[in-house]
Amino acid sequence: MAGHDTQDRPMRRDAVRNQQLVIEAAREVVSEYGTEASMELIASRAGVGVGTVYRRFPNKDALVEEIVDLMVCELVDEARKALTLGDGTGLEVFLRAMGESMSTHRGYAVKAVGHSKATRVEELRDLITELLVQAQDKGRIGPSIVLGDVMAAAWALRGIIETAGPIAPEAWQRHLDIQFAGLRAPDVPSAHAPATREQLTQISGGAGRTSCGRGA
Amino acid sequence: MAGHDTQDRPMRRDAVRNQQLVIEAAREVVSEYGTEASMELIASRAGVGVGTVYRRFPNKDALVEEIVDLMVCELVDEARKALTLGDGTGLEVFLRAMGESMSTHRGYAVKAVGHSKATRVEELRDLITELLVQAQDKGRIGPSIVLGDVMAAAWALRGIIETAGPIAPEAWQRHLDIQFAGLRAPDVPSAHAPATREQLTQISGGAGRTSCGRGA
DNA sequence: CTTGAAGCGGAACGATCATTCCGTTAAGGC
DNA sequence: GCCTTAACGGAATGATCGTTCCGCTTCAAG
Repeated sequence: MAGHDTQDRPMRRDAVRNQQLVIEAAREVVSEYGTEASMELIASRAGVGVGTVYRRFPNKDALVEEIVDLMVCELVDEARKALTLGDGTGLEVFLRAMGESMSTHRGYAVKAVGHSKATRVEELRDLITELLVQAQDKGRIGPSIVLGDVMAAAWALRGIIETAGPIAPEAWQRHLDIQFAGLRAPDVPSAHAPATREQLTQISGGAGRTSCGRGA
Repeated sequence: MAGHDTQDRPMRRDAVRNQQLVIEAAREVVSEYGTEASMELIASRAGVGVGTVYRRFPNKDALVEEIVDLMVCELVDEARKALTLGDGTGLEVFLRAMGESMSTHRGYAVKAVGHSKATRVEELRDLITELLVQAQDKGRIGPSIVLGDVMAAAWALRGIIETAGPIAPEAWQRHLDIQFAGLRAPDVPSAHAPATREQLTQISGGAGRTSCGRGA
């Protein structure tokens, strides 16, 4: 993805730099205005022409998928890091990191959390499952909680962040405090079914491969 | 709004019927496809031409505001009804009703819950406040919970419903079960601030007037 | 330094809407 | 039944935006 195109010949140096500028501009602009921000705006933010954007990305969807993928990769990193805590607080730490990330990338958080076809969501799901198991082992999360509940909490955060956004920037944190009080309870009687694994897969894909580009 | 236009002369019977058809079509179509559904689609669903839509609504925004307003009115009714329960369960009953409504009107729930300029949101806020006070009086909700927390719970529901939608239709109910477990706790330690009244007003307007058209 | 090709900018194209306009239709008061 | 006029349908208009195209520019291999 970085430095080489489809062929063996390395990309020209200016092309590499421009591609980076485009990706950064897209993150900024789409975070702020959502995926409906125009390609023109993204290009001008990057200081290049639209043609340059289309040289690296076949269309807008591909560009958006690229930045969604970056975001999910960062979340995967956070999840891995949280897992090493080992004391059962990892799940909470991760969810807070996810909230921060969704706040920063508000305009397209929906793509990462929801209907994204991005590769790698499955990897993230597995990591979250591990975090959940760890938290339950340490008694920090009730035994009746399942992955679907944690995902629902994440979707909930998006709803709050999208709505309250920068106006009440702590609202999602507080919601999470209260939610965790419920999640900790040894048994929450519920007549309602959480999302199953199959449903989670349906909601946010789980097909592709490739690994997150390591590094900063 | 119904039967009369700006002038004294009553609307023609076919015009009244068509306006109703347009509103119903808009609710259906926008619920399903979101506010980006085209006017053509709404018009054809209603069985009329676009021109007819524009005779009653100056533009698309006005039409959307109309259906948002209908939704909020229904929520106001639900809140009033819940308040008469008097046993402190009203808040929970209301939030479930709100979830159902947002599920039905998924495509524009965001307008009702969030950045809507719809009149009447303030009335709804007042009713929710009453429901909260009542629930706290009866000991069903912890004393440290404020209106901002309830609103955040509503925004959270929207996030879940938009994401999981019809795929995991019970997910939001279960989230609410868990959330209520947290809300019931006598004290949830939180270092984070809930949304204040001012912030709530900023988030979802609160200026206009007029009353909900009574009746079915 | 030369030169071939990758890269670049941005005008042009085509599709998709929201909105307007106008010739035609049909309520409903008399 | 007649006639005025509100109401209707849908083609036309104009704006926006994704995408393509092409003549010019600039890198970098030799």
